[in-house]
Amino acid sequence: MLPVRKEIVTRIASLTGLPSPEVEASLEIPHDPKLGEYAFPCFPLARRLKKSPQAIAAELAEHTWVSEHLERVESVGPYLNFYVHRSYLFKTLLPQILRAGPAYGTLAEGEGKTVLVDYSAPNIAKPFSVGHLRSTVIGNALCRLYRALGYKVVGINHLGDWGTQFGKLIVAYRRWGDAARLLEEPVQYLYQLYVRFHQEAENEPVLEDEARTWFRRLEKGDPEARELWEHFRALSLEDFQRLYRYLGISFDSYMGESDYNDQLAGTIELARARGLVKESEGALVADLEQYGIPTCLLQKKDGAALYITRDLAAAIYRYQTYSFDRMLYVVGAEQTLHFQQFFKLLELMGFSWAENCLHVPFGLIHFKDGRMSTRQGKVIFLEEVLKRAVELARETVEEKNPTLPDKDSVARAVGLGAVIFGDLINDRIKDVEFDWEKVLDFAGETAPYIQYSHARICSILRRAAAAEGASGKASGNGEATPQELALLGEPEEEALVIAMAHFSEEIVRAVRDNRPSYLARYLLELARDFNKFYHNCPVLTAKKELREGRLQLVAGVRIVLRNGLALLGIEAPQEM
RNA sequence: GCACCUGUAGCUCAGGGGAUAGAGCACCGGAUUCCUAAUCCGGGUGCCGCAGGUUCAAUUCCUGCCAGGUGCACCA
Repeated sequence: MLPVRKEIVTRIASLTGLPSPEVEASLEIPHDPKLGEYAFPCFPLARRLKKSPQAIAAELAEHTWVSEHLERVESVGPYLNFYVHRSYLFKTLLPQILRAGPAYGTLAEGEGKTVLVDYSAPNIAKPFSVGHLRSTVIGNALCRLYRALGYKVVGINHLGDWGTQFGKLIVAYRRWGDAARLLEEPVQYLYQLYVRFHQEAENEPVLEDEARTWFRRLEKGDPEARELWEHFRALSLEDFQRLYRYLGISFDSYMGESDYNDQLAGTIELARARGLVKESEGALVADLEQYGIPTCLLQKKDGAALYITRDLAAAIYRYQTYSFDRMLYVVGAEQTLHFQQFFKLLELMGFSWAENCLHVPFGLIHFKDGRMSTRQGKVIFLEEVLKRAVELARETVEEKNPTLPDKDSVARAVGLGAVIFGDLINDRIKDVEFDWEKVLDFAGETAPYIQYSHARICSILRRAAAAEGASGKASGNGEATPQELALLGEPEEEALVIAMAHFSEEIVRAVRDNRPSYLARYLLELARDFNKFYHNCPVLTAKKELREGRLQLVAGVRIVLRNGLALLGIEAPQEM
């Protein structure tokens, strides 16, 4: 409903003399539909005009507001409430939604701008746990949301394919490794070796030294170390890509930590040239105390670079390559300090674009009795979660809809949807307690609830099309006439068209705060509105003219639900 | 010790400085000769952690305190 919103903002600004952005910021959507579709609180004007907000609202309401969009404007106490023409919503906007189809909700406000999204970034040789799911799912949703606003988006998977853990893996593999088992399930097996290393290292501390030695050999290009590393990396990457394909996620770049090895020395020189580097206990550090940030380590005393140096090198490379307007790092909140140090260093190194780099943090996933730990083997593997969710969905489909064709792909969409949505529904900053019952719940505030609403609409439209033949409107031939649309007006119908009208505003809001949860909540509400409509307003058995109108209405809802779920990386099956 | 995040219904959580603080789960009851009951309807709850402050207005912003989580030099 952006044209309406703009019209209201412009009018209020010119009538009151308030700057548009200020009006825009205070314009709200009332909680009660009786109070209109938009509301403007007049309190801020009271002091300036030396009148009561009630009087100001009353005066503003006297102006001529009626337009193509606005039916009436009323003052209720200190508020100015805006009522959008029902005929505009039903007869103009609804057909627009149907014509736009998959494009409905998209905008062009990001046209010409490039956004980089760094997300997922699993560690080679460490299996995907439910902890990695958050970055992956949030990052993927953000990519899609930015694209919907017209931004050019580059999704980057900054693979954790370098670091001392490879020394450990090499040691473990040389001691206890089995080539055949490695080929069978690479990531799982490497992970077992990794856990075993930490167990054995408790009694045999020499292992740690050995691991450091092997990592140093790897860094120097030792052929044996190099060969093992490449082997581990290639096998793991294949494993990950299988998982991404399953989730329907793809990246524009897989450049990982190891790809910046030859730029690390230069990066440190760049920092040194700015006087940011000093030696301390044999290591290289950057002192940021004067900015209220703890000193950070750039290079270990053994000469090995640390990940902040890799991040610096990668950021510089990325700016040279993409000249991005914004770069997001979808990384856990426990790394907040790292990003403070990292961004401050970029700024001090003279890169003005550092201010366009943003850490998008999210909370930890933990168990009732404490946090997950890769080293201790206290994790839940994502594959297991997905498998169980899809299995349960499969059983549910079998029970509820035994004649459904292609049950497997429906079960996959529903099971994965439940897991993905469960991760996006809440504010990302909050910690999450992992709970099987909740993950495997398909009722209430879940993706299956939304998918079910969508499937019901599909079912209505399918039956309508079958009843009227292939030339009918429900088959996509022609639109309902204005006369037919004019019959819409039940409260349930109004709620739907109003909710649909707000779709792109929600996308804008989600992008503004990098919070996909806004969109997830919105879709839940739309689905709830639809289910109410479904129970109170029969479509197929309604009189012909009303039926045509309602068919168009639910076709619109279908578009918004489907487009919205797609933005979250969730499929909407036709039946379930 | 210092820094950051979180504290709202029994539980999990929404809540854009503004109108009467809302959902889901759980619990109880009801709805299917009718478009998929993965649905809908009804039933009831709140010192919005505590104390100050800013403001015409604070669950929302600021400060302090309390509780939980996370981080703070050779992991990422």
